[in-house]
Amino acid sequence: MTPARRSTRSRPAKAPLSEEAVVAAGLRVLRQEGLTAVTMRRVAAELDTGPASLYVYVANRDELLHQMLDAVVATVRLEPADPARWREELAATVTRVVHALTEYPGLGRVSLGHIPTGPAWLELFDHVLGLLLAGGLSRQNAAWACDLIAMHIGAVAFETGVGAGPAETGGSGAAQDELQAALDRRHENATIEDRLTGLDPARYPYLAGCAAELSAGSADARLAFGIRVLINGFSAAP
Amino acid sequence: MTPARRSTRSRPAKAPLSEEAVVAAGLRVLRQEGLTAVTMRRVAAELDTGPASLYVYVANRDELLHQMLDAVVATVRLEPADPARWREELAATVTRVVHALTEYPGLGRVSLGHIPTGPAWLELFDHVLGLLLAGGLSRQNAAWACDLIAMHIGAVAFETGVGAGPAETGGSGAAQDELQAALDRRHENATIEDRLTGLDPARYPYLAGCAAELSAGSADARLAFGIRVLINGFSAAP
DNA sequence: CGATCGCAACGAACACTGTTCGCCACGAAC
DNA sequence: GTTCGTGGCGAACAGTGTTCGTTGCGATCG
Repeated sequence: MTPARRSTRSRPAKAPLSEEAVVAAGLRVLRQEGLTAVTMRRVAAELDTGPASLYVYVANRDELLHQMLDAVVATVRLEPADPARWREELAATVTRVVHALTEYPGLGRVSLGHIPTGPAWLELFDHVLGLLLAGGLSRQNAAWACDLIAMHIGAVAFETGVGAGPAETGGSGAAQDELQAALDRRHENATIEDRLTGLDPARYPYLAGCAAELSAGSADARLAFGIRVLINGFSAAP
Repeated sequence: MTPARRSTRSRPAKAPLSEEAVVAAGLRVLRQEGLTAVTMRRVAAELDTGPASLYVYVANRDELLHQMLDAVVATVRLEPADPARWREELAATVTRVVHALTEYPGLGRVSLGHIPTGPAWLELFDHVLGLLLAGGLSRQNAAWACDLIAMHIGAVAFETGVGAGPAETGGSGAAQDELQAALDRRHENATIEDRLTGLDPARYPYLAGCAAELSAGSADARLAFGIRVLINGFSAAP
């Protein structure tokens, strides 16, 4: 390579790194080359640097993907809720989110991994929850329905993402790291409840009001709810 | 390590390798150590051999995972359909599948990747389709509902799998391989239609009858259908 | 004005991964 | 008893995420 002399000239106006720059570079790579191409090395190369430099702004690849996910969801416009038209608005919102996600093939999978807790997602959930409550659902049903919608969005985005872009399957990490990751995940799950109960009621009024309901119910109860919704929905189809 | 002498004695009755043995070993590893631990090396070690030996029976890791998935689904018992009780039977079937999948944390993600086409899944879809048709749904609605159920099963299994077992996120493969994989995937998608149209009507009566409907409709139409089902289902909740 | 300090950036390395190539040795056939 | 085919596998390749220790730049202090 050329010597490091005149480095200022060889890299004319290299923008200083930042979390936003890293996330933006990640989204650029994702859109053009698919999720498997979003490696730390590839994103770093996009920023004309080495992989180690990214770790100053992003804890790991997982966090980078979640930041990217939240950035995309943040682009979805949430119109003020009109209680009378809650069905139409809910359908439109979900459609918009799915469309936004499918523009970045593979992001759906990231959202499926664990319930997202970024600010954009919280805002989205709050909006959806408001619409569901406006529709007359009980708080418990609205909370579970919100969960169901989140899952559905992720699943649809995942599936269409596979068709539209490169495929995904790989795994990473060692067995020991994995155990640590599982522990961290549990810890994170624990803080999800805390984060829900500690929400600012001014910013997320509905979410804060349904914090208890959102984390209520066993896995089986939630599963049964989902199945009931689907079957009832089938019967009500035109 | 000890020399290779007396290898017959040090490996008393080493069962000959076979596809079933590989799949079984994979499931053993998956149940005990999670999806990220299901590496070719780990599965090979479980069989007391090297990773290269697996490729005689399995094309690659992806195919191994799908064989494992189908093997698990094959354990789900499908009771003969009673048209009058189609709702209960449908709910029970879906519940059983989800429970079977959640015993192997991470398999849900495999099923989400692309619509599974193993024999056990086909049998399951056929059964579900029969129940939906018995419920009076049109062929088109039944087909899409079947798709929706498949997605829901995968998504639920994925989400609960994350909580129950080790976490998942990694990616693998190079950019060039990826493009090739995407092409292969498209080809595979193409053959899915062919496979559906070429189904044995005696073995999969309902599936064969709805082959056209199963692959009909744009992505947006399917998305709208899913949203409509969910919203109608919410309203019909108790 | 010159020296010093802090910290972002990074080159190199580690421990993994999936997958392939080519050799080796064992069992069967002649 | 010799030869042949084939299944099994050791070693290697090209990647991956992540970390460690150094480097070099910019701002602050004497």
